[in-house]
Amino acid sequence: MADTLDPAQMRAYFALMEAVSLLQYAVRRQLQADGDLSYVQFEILAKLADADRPLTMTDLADGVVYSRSGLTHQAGLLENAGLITRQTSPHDQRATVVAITEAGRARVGAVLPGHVEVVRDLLFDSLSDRDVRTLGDMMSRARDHMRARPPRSAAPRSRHAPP
Amino acid sequence: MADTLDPAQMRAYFALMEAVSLLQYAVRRQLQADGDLSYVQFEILAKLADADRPLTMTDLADGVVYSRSGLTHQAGLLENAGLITRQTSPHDQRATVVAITEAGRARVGAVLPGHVEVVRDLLFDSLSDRDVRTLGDMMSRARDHMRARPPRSAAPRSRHAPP
DNA sequence: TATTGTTATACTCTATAACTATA
DNA sequence: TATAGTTATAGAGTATAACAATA
Repeated sequence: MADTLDPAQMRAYFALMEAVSLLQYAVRRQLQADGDLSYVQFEILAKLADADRPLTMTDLADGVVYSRSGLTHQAGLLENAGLITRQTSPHDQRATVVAITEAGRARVGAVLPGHVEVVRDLLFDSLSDRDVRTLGDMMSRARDHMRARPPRSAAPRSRHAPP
Repeated sequence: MADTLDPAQMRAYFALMEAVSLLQYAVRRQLQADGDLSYVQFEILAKLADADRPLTMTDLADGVVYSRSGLTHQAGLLENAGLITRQTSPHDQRATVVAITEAGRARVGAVLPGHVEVVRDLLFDSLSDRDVRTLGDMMSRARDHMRARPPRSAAPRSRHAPP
């Protein structure tokens, strides 16, 4: 178990991190400029629009990296902006049901063209169709692998649950 | 110039963003836990260690996404921690020369094994050698493309910044 | 005038922990 | 007891703009 990456791995790792950082930077600027949305807020709205039915906070948390309180905070901002609504679920009084409003859909619609344009211009412009399929395959695999493997990486101290 | 992405592109885009977000999250936690470093701080130290000679702030800014003031701030933190030194350049009185200290090298050394382990476990575990080469090629190309093509939002990130 | 870098400031994001309430 | 979610708080990161100094 060597504690280094081989040159090809180093190259791939740093290129990946740098390319995605640049992409994230551009995407964040576009979302902010065109729709006054952070990327997380866009993710929440896009998820609700895509699901096409109300989701609980827990549903939303799945697929988002952030903490629960962070999600609550962002949802609060979106609610104040009139882009989503939150209500206590009738079926489980503990749960909160989140729905996208018409204004929320409109906001997504307003932001999407510019978003797509940025992604196409910055990322896909330099990739062939074959590259795109390959990239999709690899990243889907990697994502599933990471999701299946909770990052105990950060806590080498205890394999046991926190206090 | 349709204002949508085709399904394969959508899949690749979202998988990429999600996978890298998960990776970034894990990497940040590891750097914080093992070395009390943010990712940017690690990048700065790694760059200095790799260059093996002092660099100016501008040198450091190249290849980093952040703003100048952000870089100054992070450099200040690293200097306070005794991991780098900053001095006015003898050749150009405007420039600041940044050098890594022994403590800085030690910190990188302390953090690197865990860092590499996280990246290998999370990312490369699910990729073949061939995948790694392909990924490196694609991301290097994409990175160069993005660097050559600043976002449409007219980002004055370079040194030639109009008002 | 252009470039290098810092400061001052303000704002956003995120995490931790404590808390309420339902199940 | 465990789960869903919120609140309170506190810290870190980042950007913008104004600034000083040098080229």
